[in-house]
Order: sequence, then structure tokens, then C-alpha cells
Amino acid sequence: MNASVFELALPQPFDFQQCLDYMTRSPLESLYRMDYSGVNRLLRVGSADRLVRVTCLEGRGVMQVQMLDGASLSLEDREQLTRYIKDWFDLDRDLKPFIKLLQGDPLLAPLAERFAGLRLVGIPDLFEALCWAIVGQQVNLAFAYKLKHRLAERYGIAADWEGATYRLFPLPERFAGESVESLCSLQLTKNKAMAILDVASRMAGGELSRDKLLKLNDSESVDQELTKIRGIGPWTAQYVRMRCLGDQTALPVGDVGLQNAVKKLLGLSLKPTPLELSALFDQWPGWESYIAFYLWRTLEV
DNA sequence: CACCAGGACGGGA
DNA sequence: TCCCGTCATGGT
Repeated sequence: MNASVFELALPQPFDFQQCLDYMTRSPLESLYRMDYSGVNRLLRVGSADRLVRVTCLEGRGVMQVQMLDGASLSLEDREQLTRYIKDWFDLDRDLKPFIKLLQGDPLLAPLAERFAGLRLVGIPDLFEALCWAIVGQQVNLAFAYKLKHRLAERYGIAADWEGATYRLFPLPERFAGESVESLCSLQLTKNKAMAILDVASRMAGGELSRDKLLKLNDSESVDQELTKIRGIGPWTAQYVRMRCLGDQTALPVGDVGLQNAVKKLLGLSLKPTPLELSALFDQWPGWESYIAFYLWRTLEV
């Protein structure tokens, strides 16, 4: 047994291919790279940047995590990486009740058929999640991916492996002393540039962190903590609760993609309003984020 | 050239 | 509190 590889038990249901399909949706994704059997990405583990490969042996019911540099992991590093991988693929969630909910609802049953085993792919790093949400405000996804790539390319750490370049999303500290103008040169709007610098500064100073947000007892407090930052509105806060904090009840009602998905689902002639979305989801309490995530998939498959 | 895109903000009723 | 105009930038 090589100490550079470890395994995690897979929950049921779990469909790795569904997760990979989601992650492959944009050819512009720059933070990880997929192939036929898994995904590689550069991650900071402890104080080192490690190239990590994730695959699944679904017959044995395990996920395999491999360090591509072949070097072993300390126990502490392995625990940290395990935490990250579990959050990335939402391995600790029991989806059985969710599948039951889908199957028992005529409106949602098709989702169970099409996406069974798909996990809500997370963005465990708060800074990355916030930046991704900020660059994604009110622009199409293709452009959002370009902006993220430019951020990673200019400010992130890179490592080459087998002819491909892998990038670590920049750390908040990297933006200390950066100007709004330098971010705007990447074609971020002024407001987005200022928001990212503000978030970076708060996180680097320890005032804002994922752990602190997780310790708040209700979603309203989280939204309040986040939306007090200029440039972070309700959509961004809800999005971060959904993709980063693992809040099953998060529902980005202002999301135009979700609105379009529901419009399609119900055969409406107009996009539903946030209020209408909220009322619709009242019948599925506790699984808002998963239903929203699955509905997003219906726009791309 | 119009309209859209996985919004945010501020002023006015 | 809710509504609405405005900002801002690339894609289609």
C-alpha cells in the first residue's frame, strides 16, 4: 500500500460519471481537467501544492484519491484532503430521501431518471466560491469561465504535468496591494473588481472565513454577513450557501438560469418571478439546493 | 443594433 | 418595504 493513495467509501446513490459530466460542461474550465475515468486538479494541502487525481472504483464502492507526484501524505494532510474531497463531491449527504422525494413527485420524477446519483458538486474553498459567484453575476456562463480563467492565470499558482497546466485558484493574500485597475484589465467591471478585493482583504485578515460562516446558526445570519459586503447581493449569498457551505435549503431565486429551467419544466410562457419560484419550492422543503442544481442540469443536457 | 446573461445598488413611492 | 431605472460587459 502506497501512502500517496487513499480511498473513501462511496455513499449510495452515487454516480461519478454524472458529476464528471457536470464538471465537463465548459471547455473553458481552468481549475481541473477530466479524462475518461477521473479528474485531476492542483490543491493546496498543508503548505504544499499537490496534484491530485480522483477516480472511482464503483464496483468496490470506493473513491480513490491519488497524489500524482507519488509522494506520501502525512496523516494531517490526508485528513485535510479527505475533508476537501468529501465537500467537493458532497459524500456525506444521504440522498436516499431526496431520491424518494423526486420519484414521488410527478413534476420531478424525470429528474430522478436523468440525474440519479448526481451529487451537488461543491466549491469547498470560500474565496474561490465567492469569486466565482461574483464574476458570474449577470453575465453568461461562457464569459464567467473566461473571467475565472484570467484570474487564475494572472494570480494563481501553476504546475505542469504531462503536458498540461494546472492552476490553483489564487489565495486571498495574493490580492493584497492589487489595484482595481489591474483587475479591470481582465475585463471585470469596476464593481466586481472592488468586491473581489474587498473579499480578499477580509479573508486574508481572518474577518471572513468558511468556518466562521459555518458556525452561524441560521441562513439569514449567513446572508447578512455576506451581503453587508458591497457587491455581494442575495443571489451571491444564496449561491455560496449552496455551492460552498452545503446548505440544502439554499435557493437562488434571483437566478435567471433557474428561472429558465422552471419555465421549461412547467411550460410557462414567461420566466417565473423570484416570488413564484419561492412559492413553488415551498412544497420541497429541505432539498431546495439539490432540486435547483438538478434543474440547472436540464438546461445543459 | 437589440436583447440576453446562473445581479447589485440606489432612489423614490 | 417594494419597484424600477441604471450600471456594466461580452455573447448571440
